[in-house]
Amino acid sequence: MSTDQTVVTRFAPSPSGHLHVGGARTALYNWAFARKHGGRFILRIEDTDRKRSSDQAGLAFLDDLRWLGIDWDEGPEHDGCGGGETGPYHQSQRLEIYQRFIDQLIKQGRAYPAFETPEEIDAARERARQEKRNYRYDRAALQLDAATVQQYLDEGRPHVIRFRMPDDREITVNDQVLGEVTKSSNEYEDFVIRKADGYPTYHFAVVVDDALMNVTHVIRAQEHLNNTHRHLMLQEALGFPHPTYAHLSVVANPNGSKMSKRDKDKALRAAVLERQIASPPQIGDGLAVREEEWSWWMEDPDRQLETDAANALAEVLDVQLPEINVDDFRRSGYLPEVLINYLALLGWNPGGDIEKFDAAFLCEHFALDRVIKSPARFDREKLLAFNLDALQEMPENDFAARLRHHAERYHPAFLDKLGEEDFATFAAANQSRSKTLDDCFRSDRFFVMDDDQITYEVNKSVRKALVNGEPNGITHLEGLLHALRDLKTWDSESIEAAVKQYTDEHADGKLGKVAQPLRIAVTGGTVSPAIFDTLKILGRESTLARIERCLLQKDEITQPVS
RNA sequence: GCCCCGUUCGUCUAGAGGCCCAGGACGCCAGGUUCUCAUCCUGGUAACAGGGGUUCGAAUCCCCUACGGGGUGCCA
Repeated sequence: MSTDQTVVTRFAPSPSGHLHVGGARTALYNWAFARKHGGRFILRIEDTDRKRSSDQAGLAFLDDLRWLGIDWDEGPEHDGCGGGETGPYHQSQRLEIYQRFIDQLIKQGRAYPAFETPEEIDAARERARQEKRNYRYDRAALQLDAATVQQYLDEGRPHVIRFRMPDDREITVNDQVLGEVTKSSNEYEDFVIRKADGYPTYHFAVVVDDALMNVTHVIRAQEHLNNTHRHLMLQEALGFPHPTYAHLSVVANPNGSKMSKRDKDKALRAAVLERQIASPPQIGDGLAVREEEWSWWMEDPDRQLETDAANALAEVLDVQLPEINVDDFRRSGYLPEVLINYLALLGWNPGGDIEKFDAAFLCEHFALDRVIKSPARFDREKLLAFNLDALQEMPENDFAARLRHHAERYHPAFLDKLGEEDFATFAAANQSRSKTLDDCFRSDRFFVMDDDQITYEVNKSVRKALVNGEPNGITHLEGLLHALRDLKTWDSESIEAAVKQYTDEHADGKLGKVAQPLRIAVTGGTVSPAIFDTLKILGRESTLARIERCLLQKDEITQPVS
C-alpha cells in the first residue's frame, strides 16, 4: 500500500492497433490522476500473447494518445515521451525478469509445473459444463512425485506453470470506486502464470511489472475486478506491496451493447448484403478489399477487416462507419480537447453543473471518489453538440488553422484546388455552419469538382426555387449572368452588392428568391455556405460557366417530380 | 450453472436522511430569427427499477426480487 511515496499510475494496453475510446478514457483517468498528485504516468505494452502481437500494430495508439494530448513519463519512446529507469516497457522484452520470479515461487512451493495439454483441459472443462459442475483445475500435477516431474522436465515435455492458490481465504479488494469486494480464494483455481511457450500470462506479468515499476494506483476496466483477487495473492506470495485499485465501468453503445471494433464490420457487411454486392468493389485502380480477404470476411460475422480495407470499403459504399477508435473521431473532425472533455465526463464529473472543462481542469480536479460505478452509454449526439460549441467559440484564425490541418491529412484536394486565399474564405464561410472539421469537406464537394462534373438534383425544392414565382428562378439566373459578368472586382463584398442590387430591382429585395437559384446553379443542390462566399471561392469563370450550364439543362432539371 | 458489480428523465449526470411534488446538459416537441443547410433565441416534455423494512422524515440506510454488465482462458 502506498503511503508517502510518489503516485505512479500506468496504462497498459495490448498492442491491437488504434486506441479504443474506452481505453482512451482509462488512459485519461490514469494520466489525470498522476498529474493531479504530481506523480508519474507510465505506458506499458502488454504483448505477451504472441498470436495477437505485432510491432506494427503497437504504434498506432501512441499517436492517438499524443493527439489527445496525453503524455507519458515512462514507456516506449515516441514523440518526445517515454524512456525511464524501470524498462523495458514491452512485456515481451522482460521474459528473464518474469522467469526470476517464477523460479522464486517454485522454490517457495507456491508454483508448480503442470503437464496437461490444452486439449485435455478443454475436455475436462467441457465435461464439467455438461455435468453442470464448476470447473477448477484438479491439481493433478501436484500428485506427481518429484522424480516423475524431473523426468518430464528432462524430456522437455511441454508444460505450464501454475500458481498455488491458497485454500479457504477471504480475499478483500478495497476498491476506490466500488468499495470493498470480498471473495473466497476457493472461487479460484491454480491459474496458469507461465504459458507453455514460456511467456507469462497477463496475471503474472501485471503483478511483477506493477511492482517493479513502483505503480501505486491501478486504475483499469471493471472486467479486471475479479482478477484482482488473484493478483493480491500473487503479490503476497512474491512479497510485493499491494497497489491501490480502482475499477472503471465499461463504455457502451447507445443500445447498451459493448462498443466494439466489430461494429464497423457489422455496418459494412449490412451495406454489402443490402446492396447485394458479390465481389470487392473497385477503388481507384485497385480493389477496396483483396479478393481472398473478401470471401474470408463475408463468410464469418466475427471476422474483421484491416483498418485500411474497412475505410476504403466505407468510402466506395459511402457508408458512414461508427466511430469506435480515437482515430475514427479524429477522421470525423472532432477536436481532441472536446473528445477528452466528453470522455472524462463519461464516468466522472467535478460535481454540480460543471460540464465543460479542459485537460488542465481535469488534472486539477480529478478524483477517484467521483468516478461513476455504473456503465455509461456513449452518446454521439452530445459529443457532437460539444464539438459544435467548441468550434463556434473558436477564434476565426484558429478555426482556419485547424481546418487546414484536417484538410492536409484527409482532404488534400481542397488545398490544391482552393489555394491559400480561397481556403481562408472557405474556412471563414464554413465555421458557423460546422459541427465538425470534416462537415464542410463532405458537403462542399462541388468546390473541387470540374464545372462539367456538376450534376443537378431533380427534386421538389430545386424545382420550386427555379420555376415558382414571377419572375422565376430561371429568369433571375439569366439576369444575374449579366450582373456578375460585368462585376469589376470578384470578392464577397462586390458580389453581395451586385446580387443585392439585382434583388432590390427584380425580386422585391427578397434575397431568397435569387440566392437559391444561384446556389443550385453553381453547386447542383440547395445547400452550400453563404452564397456570396461560395461564388467568390468558385471564381468568376466557374460561376458563369455553371450558371450557363444550368440554364442549358433547365428543362431536365425542372421537370415535375412526383 | 456458480461468483462479482451495477440500477435517478430517451442519454450523460447532480443529489451523501429534511434545501427535491428532484437540478443541469444532450436529445425530443412547439414557436421565433436567417439567402439554403447548420446555427441562434424563447418555451415545453421527461426519471428516483419493483417490493418490503429502518426513521418523525428516504432518491439517499438495510433486505429481497427483477433487469443490465462482468468473470469463470496456456486473451488481456
